[in-house]
Amino acid sequence: MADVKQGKIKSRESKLSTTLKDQLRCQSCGLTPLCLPVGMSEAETEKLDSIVHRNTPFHKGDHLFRQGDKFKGIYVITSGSVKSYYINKHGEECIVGFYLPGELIGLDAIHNRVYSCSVAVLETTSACEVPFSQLQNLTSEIPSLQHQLMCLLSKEVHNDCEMVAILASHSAEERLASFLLSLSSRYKSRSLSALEFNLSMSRTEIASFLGLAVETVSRTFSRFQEQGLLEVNRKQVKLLDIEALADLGGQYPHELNSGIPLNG
Amino acid sequence: MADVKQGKIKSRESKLSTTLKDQLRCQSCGLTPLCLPVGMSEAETEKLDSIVHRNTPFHKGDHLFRQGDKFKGIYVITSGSVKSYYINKHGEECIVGFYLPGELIGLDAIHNRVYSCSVAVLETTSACEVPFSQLQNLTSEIPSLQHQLMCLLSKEVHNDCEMVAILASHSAEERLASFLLSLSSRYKSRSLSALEFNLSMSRTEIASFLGLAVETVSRTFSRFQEQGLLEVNRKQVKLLDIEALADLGGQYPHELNSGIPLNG
DNA sequence: CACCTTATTTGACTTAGGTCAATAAGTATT
DNA sequence: AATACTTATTGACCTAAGTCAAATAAGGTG
Repeated sequence: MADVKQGKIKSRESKLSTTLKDQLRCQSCGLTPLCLPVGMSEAETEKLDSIVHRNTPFHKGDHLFRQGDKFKGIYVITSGSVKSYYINKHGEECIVGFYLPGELIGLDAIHNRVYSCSVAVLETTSACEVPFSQLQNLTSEIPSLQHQLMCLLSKEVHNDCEMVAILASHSAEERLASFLLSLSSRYKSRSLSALEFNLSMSRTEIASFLGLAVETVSRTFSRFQEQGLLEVNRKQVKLLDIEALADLGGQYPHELNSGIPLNG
Repeated sequence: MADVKQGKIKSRESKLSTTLKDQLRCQSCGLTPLCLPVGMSEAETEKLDSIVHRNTPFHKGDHLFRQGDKFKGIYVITSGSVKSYYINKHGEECIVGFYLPGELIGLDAIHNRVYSCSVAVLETTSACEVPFSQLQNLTSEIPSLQHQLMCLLSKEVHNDCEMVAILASHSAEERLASFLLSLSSRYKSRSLSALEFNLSMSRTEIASFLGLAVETVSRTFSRFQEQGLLEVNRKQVKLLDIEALADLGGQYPHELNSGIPLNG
């Protein structure tokens, strides 16, 4: 629904109506508690807001950037979702991550100033672009911005470790269960339903991410449904037995962190 | 040999001889180009040095910290190596990473102030402990410290993405080849031999990390040896055909970064 | 609406890698 | 040095998941 509304924005940033533009400022953004402005004053948030670029929404298949591109800045998804992937030497697409609203993209490119993956949008998606050099200038002025950026980097490291743990824990059921639970908890922390959501990625994309064959993903979905763990119809998923799914997948011990405010 | 020398240090920090103590300062540490002081002046490095704790060397099986412990600070290995792991609900040890000299540990704990994994040393190991609150104070004073910390966090994100890619690329050969190449390039950037090194971890630990069975790791080593790709005898490894190993394992496109100075 | 294309599901068969078991090679202990 | 203990290797067998192929379901298009 948000997409429909945003679909009307066909023109560039400068042509946006002032009311819409107001909705798109950091100060009034619903994602603020997950994003960079955590802990910042009104005035500081305004400063941050002033360096952010908000482009026309991207459409399915559009790219935020491509692997090898010079690093310009980080992106924050505000609506929609994207995949991060690279092409291996066999020409296959390997998906390294999916990003939802409030999540930062491009953090891995800070240290060598080159994006190491391509990022393509999975559905109509809006994103804020934060030019890194300007962001860095601001961090020296605004200590809580520096702190929050570090926290978000740390959280990303944490998530990636979690993913390593999931992928190393062999079975297809464990992987898919963990994947669904991860999505669920991420939706939840965005005040969306933790139990019922739409997958924006295809089975093939899930398979690539989890290191499985498409058919295995499909079969595992079916098996979960037979077992009454969930209902699935194409992209629509309804989790029926979170407990059982957690028993399958939740191996990594960091339920520790979920729910704890980032700025502790 | 380094271990033997350090083995003599039986007393606490305060009792170290002044010459030894000098060798252990950031200003004279050989790992500086990989570590936090990158880009810092002599005076700034001295400030950093003054907050660093250097404990008696740890011995095999000792822990730097355990999962669930309150986050105190980050550690930098100066010699030896460690594993980071957690215990899953079946009571099995799941290894999430290995760390070599110059690598930072505990970065994933910044955001929620709790270590999410345990870290145990694999051989006699020295590490610097950098208390985080003090480090944070210093970052506001020293811009290049802030920058380098961010770069190291970013690099960690990058490495973890790489690991996700490796684990998702199914085959045992690909995984082991990638693992060996990763070690090789890390040794290389520490001015150690990229072709001949000792594994400080057991086959079981490699298996856990790569999401394989021990037997598979062992068999894959044997197969690589039969194919003339390497020579292996227990912990000793000599890579004979890096090219061929890279063909097997090197799927992720970030040879981009290796060799590029961190502060670019 | 009929047609085409693409995504998903399901079945049949194959295989990489897991499991179990035995052996061998180191390590540590007395 | 003899013992027990641990770690690594190798073989035999089995199973989870991959591959190939076909059927079904959605979506998109003229």
